[in-house]
Amino acid sequence: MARRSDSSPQELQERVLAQTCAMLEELPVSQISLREVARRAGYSAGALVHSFGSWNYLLLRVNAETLDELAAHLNQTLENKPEPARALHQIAQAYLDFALTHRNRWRLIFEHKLGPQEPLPEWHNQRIQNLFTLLERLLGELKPGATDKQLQTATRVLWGGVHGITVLCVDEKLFAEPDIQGSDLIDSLINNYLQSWTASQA
Amino acid sequence: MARRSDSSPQELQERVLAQTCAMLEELPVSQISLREVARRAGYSAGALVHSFGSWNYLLLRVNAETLDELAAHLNQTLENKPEPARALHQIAQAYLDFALTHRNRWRLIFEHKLGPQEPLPEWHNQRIQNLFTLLERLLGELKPGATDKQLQTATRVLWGGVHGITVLCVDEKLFAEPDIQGSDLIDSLINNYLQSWTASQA
DNA sequence: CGCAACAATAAAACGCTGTTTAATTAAAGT
DNA sequence: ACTTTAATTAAACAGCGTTTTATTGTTGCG
Repeated sequence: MARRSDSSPQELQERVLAQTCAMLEELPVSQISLREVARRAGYSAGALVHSFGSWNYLLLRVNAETLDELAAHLNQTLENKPEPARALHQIAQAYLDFALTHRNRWRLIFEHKLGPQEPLPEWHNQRIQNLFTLLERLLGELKPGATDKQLQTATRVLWGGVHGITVLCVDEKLFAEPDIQGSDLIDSLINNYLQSWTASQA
Repeated sequence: MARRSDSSPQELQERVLAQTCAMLEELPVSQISLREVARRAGYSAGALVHSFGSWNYLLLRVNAETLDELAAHLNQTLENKPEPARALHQIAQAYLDFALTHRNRWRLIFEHKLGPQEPLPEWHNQRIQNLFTLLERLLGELKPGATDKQLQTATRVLWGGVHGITVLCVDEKLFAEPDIQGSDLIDSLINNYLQSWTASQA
């Protein structure tokens, strides 16, 4: 068969990506296969490979969409221009919130690894860089005298810390009594870390 | 064929687990298959399934071994009885060190998920609990007046934070200039967090 | 308009996977 | 010694991602 009259190539991509995302709202990626996505989207398996390059690259496109949604979700918290410390809290909480709402898609961002022959496209790393830059700017406002190295360090400590706590929440590995919630942990991290960091010399 | 004269059932398990761990020192799980492990260990694929239950459970046993090694590695840092704050630093650095030395096995601990029909054995969660308890004890010594809830919170903030930074290091997602190392981030996290936490009231 | 070139898609083949089943045989129990 | 049990293999199975082959709709050109 050849090009179908009811679908253009980019319609295929849109439908397939939407179908994959929809399935990821209910199932982890380990329980989803290219063939199953193809069946539900109404295409053959080979068509998806032809269009995306491979199942791996298809998943990478899903990750790109998720990262864009995540960035939008985080930026939304900055709309009413909160002061820097408050902004950091809100961004972190939004990060946790997004991860808990879209667990499987969020996990996919970090679990997904390309083969050695498949280079990571530049636009992917760029998306992650952008998140860092946002945080670095906020921390800079919070402590104008800080050196570049101090800013980079603090940014990565906070981002790493928030990320780690979020991982534990998503995987339900907190092993704490139920009145201890991820949001409390994030608040504690940011409050205490910033308290000491902004006070230290320089 | 029946039981082989050159191998008892537990010899099979030992050889297979050792072979799997050995391969994980060089390759990520995604590039290792039950059949390949079986080939290299000199058994049939079915024999491994019969002995371990499934490929998933085999990997779970690998994780158990890794967790034991990790616990031993961490406890080793406490042998000369350092003061609590120093102990926390050393444990965290040992955690990072272990993860970087055995990347694929360490990743497997957190990436591995059992199917819905395969319950997590109790001994597995117990192993993780033990790590928490260790940290909680140290924090308790550091701030004797702290409530249980405060201790649980701080423990999980620190563990989550160290874990998150370690993840970024292992996956090379730090996006920082090369003179910023994971160990520096961990020091910064613990120093600043503890500084403020121990000083806060109660 | 007709026809060649192209590109999108399907269908089938391939080699791999983890698991299941059947058959075989060594060890253990009596 | 004979039965039973259990470990192991080999083969069969269904599913996977990918590759190849074949078909056919679309596009562009004379």
